[in-house]
Amino acid sequence: MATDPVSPRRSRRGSGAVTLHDVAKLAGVAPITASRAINTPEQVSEGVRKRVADAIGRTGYVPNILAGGLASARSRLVAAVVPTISGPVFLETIQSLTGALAERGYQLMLGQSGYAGDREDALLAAIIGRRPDGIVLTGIMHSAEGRKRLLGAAIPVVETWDLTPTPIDMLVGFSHVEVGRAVAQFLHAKGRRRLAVVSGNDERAKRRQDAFAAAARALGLQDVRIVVVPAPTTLRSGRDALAELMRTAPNVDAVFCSSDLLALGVMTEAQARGIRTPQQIAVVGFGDLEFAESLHPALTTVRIDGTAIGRQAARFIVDRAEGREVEQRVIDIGFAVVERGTT
Amino acid sequence: MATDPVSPRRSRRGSGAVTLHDVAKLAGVAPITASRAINTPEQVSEGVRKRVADAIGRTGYVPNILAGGLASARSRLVAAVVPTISGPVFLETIQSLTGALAERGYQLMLGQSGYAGDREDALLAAIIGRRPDGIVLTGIMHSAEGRKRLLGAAIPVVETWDLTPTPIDMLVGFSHVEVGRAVAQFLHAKGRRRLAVVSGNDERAKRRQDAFAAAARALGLQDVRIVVVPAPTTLRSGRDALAELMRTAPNVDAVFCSSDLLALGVMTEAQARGIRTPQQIAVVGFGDLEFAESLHPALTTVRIDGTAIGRQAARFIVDRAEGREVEQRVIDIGFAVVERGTT
DNA sequence: GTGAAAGCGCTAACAC
DNA sequence: GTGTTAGCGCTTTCAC
Repeated sequence: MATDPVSPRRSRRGSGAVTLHDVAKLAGVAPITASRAINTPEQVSEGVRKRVADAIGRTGYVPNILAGGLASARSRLVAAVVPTISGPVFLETIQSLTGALAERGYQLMLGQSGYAGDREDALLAAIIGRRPDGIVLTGIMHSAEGRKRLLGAAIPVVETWDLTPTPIDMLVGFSHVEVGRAVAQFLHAKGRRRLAVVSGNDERAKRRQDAFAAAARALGLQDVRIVVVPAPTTLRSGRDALAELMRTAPNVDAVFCSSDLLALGVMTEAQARGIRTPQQIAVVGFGDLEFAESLHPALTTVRIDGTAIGRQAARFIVDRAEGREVEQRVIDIGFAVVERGTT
Repeated sequence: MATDPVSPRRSRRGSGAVTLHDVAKLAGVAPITASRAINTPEQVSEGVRKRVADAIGRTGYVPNILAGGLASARSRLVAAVVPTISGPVFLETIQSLTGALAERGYQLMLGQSGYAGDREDALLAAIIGRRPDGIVLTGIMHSAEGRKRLLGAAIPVVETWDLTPTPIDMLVGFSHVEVGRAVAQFLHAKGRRRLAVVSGNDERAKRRQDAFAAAARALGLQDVRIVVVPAPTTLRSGRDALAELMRTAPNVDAVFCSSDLLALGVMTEAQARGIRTPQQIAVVGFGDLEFAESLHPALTTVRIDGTAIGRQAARFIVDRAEGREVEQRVIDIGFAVVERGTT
């Protein structure tokens, strides 16, 4: 049973998987016709459609999207970049993004840049190399170098969770400055006069914190106490931060935290020390994670509609990938201060 | 400046991006030599290496990994499937998986199956269509149909967070039965006699719960009270569950929760009702999320090393993708009952 | 409505 | 060490 000595060498052997070619042969049509039966069924006759469907069923054919993407210059892949997946803040966005893309036949590729942003360039190269149909940047500060590469790659980009004056391309976000200001005014209106901030060490949180402090000053309040903790924020750092505040400024009567987890930490530490919330100290979080409204007392926080951000980002990218022009490239999704028991 | 009427039609025009071809021409070598200079630099001469690097720098060339993948039948893409990204349990695994893969030049593609598992088949088709070099299944119960497709696709598969007697391929997990048993014994040893379980409605949690109940019976304890809540579990459902327990079995003295979030809910409700933890009721969680040890009192829970699971899954897949044989295909990562303040 | 030819950008296989 | 050739599996372009 030696191999046929006459046949020319098969210089490459395929992966062995069923290809469109096999399906077409089985259905008795040309490959391109089988392709049309799958992708644009309205272009082929009833009979062909049936035979191709039948052949697919019998062979278990699964189209090779890589090959299709190479031929059509559309990968149906969208990249999302987050600082870290463990920070629960962006989860809602990622989840809705994944879902909205999957509905339309796109898949999500996940990249973590780290808060430090050192791996960012390597990550960007890995992403661009896959020629995704779009890139969603989430809570990340990109370098000038990164911006240039992104622009050069001509891939649709959606920046999220922020409102920058000079977006790379498209943007779905909200104003961190407005958030800081709104919370300061809210606490002032509630009669709080000695404000503090506990903030993760990241760029956006810092902007909220600065706007918060500035607004407090404008309202005639004494200087806002500021405690900065490392990003990503944790319950532990919230506890530590309140402990520090109690040492350095025991008379503060309200704390604005840069995440709900941090707020939970502050509440936990307060409880452990017998400090009553909201009577002695008011707490405001940021994010409105699922647990916020179920805490005891329920947490006053800033609600960001992460699901809407993800959904809109998906729409932006799919529209562009499918050749539809996006008229409104910047969307301010807004935010809401949700008043609950801790204030 | 009309186009040359003699030249044959360029039947397709490329994406316009810089290709390996352009780099090779600029460096004065053949494309394959440029390819080698990039991928296996030890195979080319110093001079070529330099000229190619230079040409890349000047053109801003980014290799098209899709094309490379098609040619080499290696996509350098790994798919991960989770029920939902919002359930914090698997985050640690996903994070370490993403990181470990990125280090080795692989990218992660994320798919959400939903706890219902209805979208699972469509998701599987979308994944297989991209010919990933591996698939990591995380906390998901796949259908017989799904198993068949996975087997048929001949893609390395790592199942995680469980120990099944009949793995599809490779596996990194632990025994949920052992966990349930260990926690029951632990609580019994602590002197607790009236046990309850609050469990998310998913297959693995159910196995822990059943083993817990069986072990309690074996220890001569009265029947374990069981409250089942919908998956994914939330703080809210934990609160509701304790409320229900207090109605139906006010004398329980220990609750084993199927997630730390659920445990936090139980603790919150207990606090709201003035029930003291651990004096009146002991609480045990599952997962050992970051916040567990910082709660007040600190939460006794079951620690699963999600980072190790992700790291090992990455190693499994990269080994297989690079042709190394994996000798030990099933790894029991174990677990630990971490005793803290709530018991 | 269907098909033939060409090629997307890269690498495996085989020379030299 | 370097190059030639032939494809990977699909879709675009053009023709019938």
